[in-house]
Amino acid sequence: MSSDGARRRDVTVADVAKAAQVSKAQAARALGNYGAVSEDVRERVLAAAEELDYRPNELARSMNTGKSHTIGVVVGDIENPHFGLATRGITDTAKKSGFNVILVNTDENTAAEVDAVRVLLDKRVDGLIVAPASSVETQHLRRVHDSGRPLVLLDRSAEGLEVETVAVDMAAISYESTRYLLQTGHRRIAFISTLRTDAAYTAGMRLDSSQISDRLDGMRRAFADMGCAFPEDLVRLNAGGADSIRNLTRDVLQGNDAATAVVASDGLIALSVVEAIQELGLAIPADVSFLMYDDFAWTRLTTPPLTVIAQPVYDMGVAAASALIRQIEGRPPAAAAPEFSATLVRRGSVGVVPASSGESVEVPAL
Amino acid sequence: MSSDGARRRDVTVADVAKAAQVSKAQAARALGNYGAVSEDVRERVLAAAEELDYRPNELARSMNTGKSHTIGVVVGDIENPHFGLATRGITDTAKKSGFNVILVNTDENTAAEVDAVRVLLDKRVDGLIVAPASSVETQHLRRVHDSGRPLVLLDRSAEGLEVETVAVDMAAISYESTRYLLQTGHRRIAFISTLRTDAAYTAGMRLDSSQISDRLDGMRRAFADMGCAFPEDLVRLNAGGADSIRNLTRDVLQGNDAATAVVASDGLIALSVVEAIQELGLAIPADVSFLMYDDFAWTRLTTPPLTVIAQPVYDMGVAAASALIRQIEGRPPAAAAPEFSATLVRRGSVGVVPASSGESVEVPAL
DNA sequence: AATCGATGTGAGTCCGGTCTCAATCGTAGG
DNA sequence: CCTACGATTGAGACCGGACTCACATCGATT
Repeated sequence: MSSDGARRRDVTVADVAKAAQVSKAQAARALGNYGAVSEDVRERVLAAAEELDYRPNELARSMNTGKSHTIGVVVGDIENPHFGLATRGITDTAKKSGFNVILVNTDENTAAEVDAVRVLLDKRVDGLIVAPASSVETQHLRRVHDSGRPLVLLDRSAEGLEVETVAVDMAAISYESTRYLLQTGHRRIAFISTLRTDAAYTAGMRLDSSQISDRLDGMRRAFADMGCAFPEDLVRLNAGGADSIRNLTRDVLQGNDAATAVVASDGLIALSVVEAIQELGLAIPADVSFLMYDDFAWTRLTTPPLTVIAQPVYDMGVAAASALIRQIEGRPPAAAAPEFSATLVRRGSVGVVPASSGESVEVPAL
Repeated sequence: MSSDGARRRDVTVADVAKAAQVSKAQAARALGNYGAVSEDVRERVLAAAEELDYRPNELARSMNTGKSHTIGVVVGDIENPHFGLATRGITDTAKKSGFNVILVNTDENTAAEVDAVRVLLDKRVDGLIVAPASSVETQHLRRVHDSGRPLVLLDRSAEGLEVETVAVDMAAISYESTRYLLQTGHRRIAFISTLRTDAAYTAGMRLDSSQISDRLDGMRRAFADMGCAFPEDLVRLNAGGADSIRNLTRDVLQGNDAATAVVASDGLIALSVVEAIQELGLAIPADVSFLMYDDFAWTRLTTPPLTVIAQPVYDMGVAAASALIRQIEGRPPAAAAPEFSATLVRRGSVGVVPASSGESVEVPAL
């Protein structure tokens, strides 16, 4: 064994002080780089610290500075590349400012989120970035805000919470992409999401997620502007795992009045939807058109490459972390809060409606 | 404003004690649930705590228990779904045992890793899970081990470090899959990895990554068993970003003695490799065969679906966290350490060698 | 030479918990 | 009625740093 196998107590400032023959206060000053310390003392202390392999106890330090230099990040699912990328943006930015990140997964479960927030607060993180599972149940977030610790929301907003929120304008991009589908001739457009709800989707129902809510609003508006009725029956929420998504997909694509286009709410859902379409023996875009949220690299590899709604996910992670750290350090908000917008990337998965399905529609001029 | 806007000091045991008219010690006991406390006192204290909305300061608690109930996770890149999934396994498991996870990204940079480990140690994490960027530079890891804090390695081992390591037998699966390619007639097999090296690959050179090293060993052995010379010139390391990978791919696929099969070292690389192949106008598997490490859902969506080497990534994350927590809690190792093995999932991206390229080889019976 | 401000320095307090220890209380055993 | 032992309880030390405060030191000022 290289060093003494026994669990030796950690080296503290007191130990260093003794070795350097100075008071604990002086050693602390030299080590912590504050206050007045003579060159002589500083050298002796630093040498002793080096010799003893002293390492400061950040816990103790945090305790009386009140700053832990740690931020908490609460997301629904890191396994989802969307959050993976956002997290990357957050950690990169945090590191640059000397902050660490405690990551908690909630499985999009509000109870878990409440718990996560509490634990993180107990650990005295300096601030929180949360992608709230629910835009409605937000008492726990309000409590964070009340406790005086900065909070930044990611992707989703929270009702009645005046908190900096980093998200794209979902209604706008949803409107734009729906309009695109409508102009390509689609009227039967399905929307599949894992958002959990108590009842089946109906007009004006209050959804737990501002993000999904905004998307549906955008779709509705596009249909309305086009003078078409919005196909509520094709909005499928509560999609669970892969099997559930496949079933839902089969469901909307079969029968008399089947969907001619499917919109997947995120990359994970998209995988199962496309798989289901392939299993059904349908071709994209000849038989069904397909559109998905999030632009992952693999969407370019399929045949045809998929038309997607690209979101600046990494940059949003960066922005969220920057905003949080700014608040933590008490700096004023930047002159202009950055606005993020998604873009529709037209690749090959959206095509004209197959002649066989439904009445022929007149495609209006753009 | 719901509560007083001013930054009120956090409520402490002392405050609760005062409110409950008991000593600080008694309040602490009731709250911390230790020692002897009469029913009467307990109730008064709990009521007061509830009333004041008391929340324990985990920092303070950690400081004198010496346990932070936090584990550090150091990976190369969370953006890579491989680590995303592993991290999910780790966090799920940690949460189950009441541990939190501090996540640090190193960009596969050893200096960053050294720093990350130091910071985490300073924060007094109870243990570390590291996917070491280098299997050679491991002094910092040795220091962790020496400090008495548990350490578990993920994916890659570290030279001369007797530490629990959760990884699959790369040499074995590499041997198996290379043999498969050889039996399909391939002799010119390229291997593309982002592993950074000082010089171009040559036989017996010492690589920084045990994982890549093992894979190449497996390939070599397969070639040797088959009585064929290993095509060292097709081992391409130091692939950087997407562009670099595309260039490398083009490179090995063009010229007189082009590769007939390409093996991508991970999912991220695979994306660029496949893209490059498509750009070259080559068809998989008619013109080029393709094999990749990691089985992501999207590999089933391409045409043809890709043949992959599937690793139980999530389970490995779970195993790493379990092992670490077991060590932290001082429990003895499980009777049998779980062995993880990868499996070759034959889908459609590996085919026979196109007639045009190279000498015809006799395919030996399996 | 007396005064003043700018360092240096050490003793000791504080952060918010945990934990030791001695004192107190109740009551069962003798 | 007295003693003893377990349950309670409060005072205070302690974890490892940061920071306040009072007390030197010392060259510079007038």
